[in-house]
Amino acid sequence: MGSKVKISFYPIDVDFSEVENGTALRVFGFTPEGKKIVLLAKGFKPYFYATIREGLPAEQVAAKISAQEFEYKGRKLKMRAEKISGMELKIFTEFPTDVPVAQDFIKRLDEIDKTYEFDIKFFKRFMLDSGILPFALHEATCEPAGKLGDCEVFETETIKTISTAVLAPKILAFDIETLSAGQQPNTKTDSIIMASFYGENYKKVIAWKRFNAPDYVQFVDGERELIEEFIKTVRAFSPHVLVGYGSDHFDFPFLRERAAKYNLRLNINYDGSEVFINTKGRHAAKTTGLQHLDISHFIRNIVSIETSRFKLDAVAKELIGKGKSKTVDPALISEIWSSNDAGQLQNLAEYNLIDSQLTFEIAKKILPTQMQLLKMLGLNLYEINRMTYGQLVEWFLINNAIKSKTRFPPKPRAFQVFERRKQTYTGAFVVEPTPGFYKNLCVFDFRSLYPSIIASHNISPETINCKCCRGLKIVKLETGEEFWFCTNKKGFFSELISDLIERRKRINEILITTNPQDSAFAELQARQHALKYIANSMYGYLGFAGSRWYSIECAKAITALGRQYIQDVIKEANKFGLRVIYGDTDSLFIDNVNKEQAKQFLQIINTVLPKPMELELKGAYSSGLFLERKTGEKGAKKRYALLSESGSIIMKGLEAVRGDWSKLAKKAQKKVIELVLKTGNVEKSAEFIQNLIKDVNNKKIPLDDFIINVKLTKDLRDYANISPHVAAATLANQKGMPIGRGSVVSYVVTKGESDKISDRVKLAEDASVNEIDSDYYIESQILRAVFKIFEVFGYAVENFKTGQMRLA
DNA sequence: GGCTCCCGGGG
DNA sequence: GTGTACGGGAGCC
Repeated sequence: MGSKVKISFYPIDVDFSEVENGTALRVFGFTPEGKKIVLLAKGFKPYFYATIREGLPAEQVAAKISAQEFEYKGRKLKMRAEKISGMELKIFTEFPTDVPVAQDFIKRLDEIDKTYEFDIKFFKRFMLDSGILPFALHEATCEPAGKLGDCEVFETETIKTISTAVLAPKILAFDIETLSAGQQPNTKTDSIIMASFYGENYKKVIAWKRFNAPDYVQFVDGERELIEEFIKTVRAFSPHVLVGYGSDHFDFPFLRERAAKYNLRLNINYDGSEVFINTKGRHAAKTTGLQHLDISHFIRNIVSIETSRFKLDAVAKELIGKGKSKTVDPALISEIWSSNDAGQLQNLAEYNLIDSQLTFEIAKKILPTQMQLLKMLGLNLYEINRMTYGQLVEWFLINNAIKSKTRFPPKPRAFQVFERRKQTYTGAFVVEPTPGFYKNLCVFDFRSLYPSIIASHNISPETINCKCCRGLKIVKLETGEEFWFCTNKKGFFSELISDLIERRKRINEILITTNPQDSAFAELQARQHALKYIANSMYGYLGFAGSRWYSIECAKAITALGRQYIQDVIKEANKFGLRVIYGDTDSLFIDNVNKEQAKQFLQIINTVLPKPMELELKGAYSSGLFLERKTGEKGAKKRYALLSESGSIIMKGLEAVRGDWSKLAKKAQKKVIELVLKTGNVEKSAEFIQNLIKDVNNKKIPLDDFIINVKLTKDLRDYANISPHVAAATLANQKGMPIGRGSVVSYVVTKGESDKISDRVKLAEDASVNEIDSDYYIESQILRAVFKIFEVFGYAVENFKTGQMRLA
């Protein structure tokens, strides 16, 4: 028996994992002195809840369950049931994996009514129950139990939270550069040539080719040494948070594959183990003892930004006001590397470093918000960073259910989700835009429309159509359905959302009088963002098929009230002499208006609106292009492009052209939108397209612009259909090129007899401009990328093909 | 019209 | 793993 010691520490990472003699909950962290430690938490048992049928004796049912034993996978599975209340049992199992099995057994018993809380991962259950808050000060009485990787190991029974103030984590951002022989880097054939790091007062680039370079560049002998140095750098810097941009699906998978080539272990984890890369579904790289955050997830899922693309350059420009290095074209990295040109190599090193720096600065900007979410939701930053809006609310609700000692409902089963998806309901009120070009636009929107509706009408799954308030304050739908909400009792959703709104309002009031340079400012800002994100997600969660708290009735009532409010505002706008050209849910686009008029209108409208509701000016734009909305019975998509006063273009729903299109199509779409917005003159765009078509017909376009790159996601023989890229890959194989799963095929479409494109593909390297099927590129690439825009102005694209530009 | 397959981010 | 991403568009069948 070792001696007990008391330890103060800051947790960083909690997981449930294999240890020497079985499995354990592990709490990784560091002491105030900066020592890395891991606590093995004992004495926390897996459990779930069950309610028994009315009138049955709880003790006897509990005793019966505790006496049960059944065979499962060659092992006797045991349970222990405890009476919690007259109706409720808490059922413990030996192992976490026993819970779903035991639950399945228990719910079938005659004595049991319902089961609860059986579908939450063990370490999450532990975190929420124990209240462990990463980056806050904790204390534990424990026994030393050796070493694990970089950490001292301790065994403990209980962990106590001393303070809920969270430390600012120590951040290290990283980025790698690779060669790319083909169109895209391939882990099998291309090596990693550089890696960069950026932290507080820290910058470093590792490269394995020597050139005259600034001090921050460290040279190594080769790729293997680069990877070794990469691992050493991370472990020596000892970040709490390791951030990358797109690192879940690019940097880490690439590092791992290349490390494997040299039989190296990618052991940057603080327990000495390798980075775990989940390859099922979307990739995710999980590190142990430190948090690896691919911040592109949080930007994409949670942070609302105006660029519809999530490339680092665009995101950085918007969030921190600067973009990537312009001195290097990523497509030319391989050339630069082989050129031995010191100037170019220096540029490359700087380019690599700047990517890390941008990632670091974006992380600095969003981490405070993530830390606030962490305080509200528990869990690890790893989970917080990758959450969608739905998960944000879900964990917020689960936390609050636990706090208020009510049981949270299970996730719906697949068939329930399927059934729910079949049900549709009337969504928001939409003023369909007349497609066209508009000038001097102002965008107005309701501040938190749905949250304030939920709060002010007490909307919640348990308050809707309650028995006690039938007939009071009815919301009536066009279908005749009627909804009302309890006036006697506050609902679970509405009470929580009222609190979120109230807290956010108070913070915003303080923010107004706080100096932005003040250290408190950033934290308050982060807090109000966290509150906003959660409040804004609550409505969607009620109508989301995968929701634990699904209530289509609530969702119906909320949208009905929303329609009422926006229609009222539109009426007021018309009275004021303003024309709404487009409106959706909570926002209105008005053209031919200056900011002065806009402000006057706001003042009038906000005195008329009922209390929590408020209309705001969201933005002003010099021009806008509205397209026909894509129609479909579900979720008509908005499509428009705006030109901001600063000259940047904002696009919504226009990104039809993606990576698997030719450059030709991408260029065409970009140019047309730009020309229309900046000149307002569609003739110019039409001329541009006609010239482009002429150039295609006259073979004046380089072959490069015709190439289509598509990745093979499986082995060739596994394809059911011979799609163009599969046909192209087959051609490559016939030539003896090793193209298989994971490689990118580059092909062009050539002229030929067959109707099928797949019969007419040719490998890009074997094709010439003369063979190009101009018709395919004109119709299926250029015109398909731009016809929506021309339709708006009454041009029929058929006319373009014959070279005559005419109105339809 | 249904099914299959790819995209995103990264170099 | 106290389990399974997602929605949209193009081309094949």
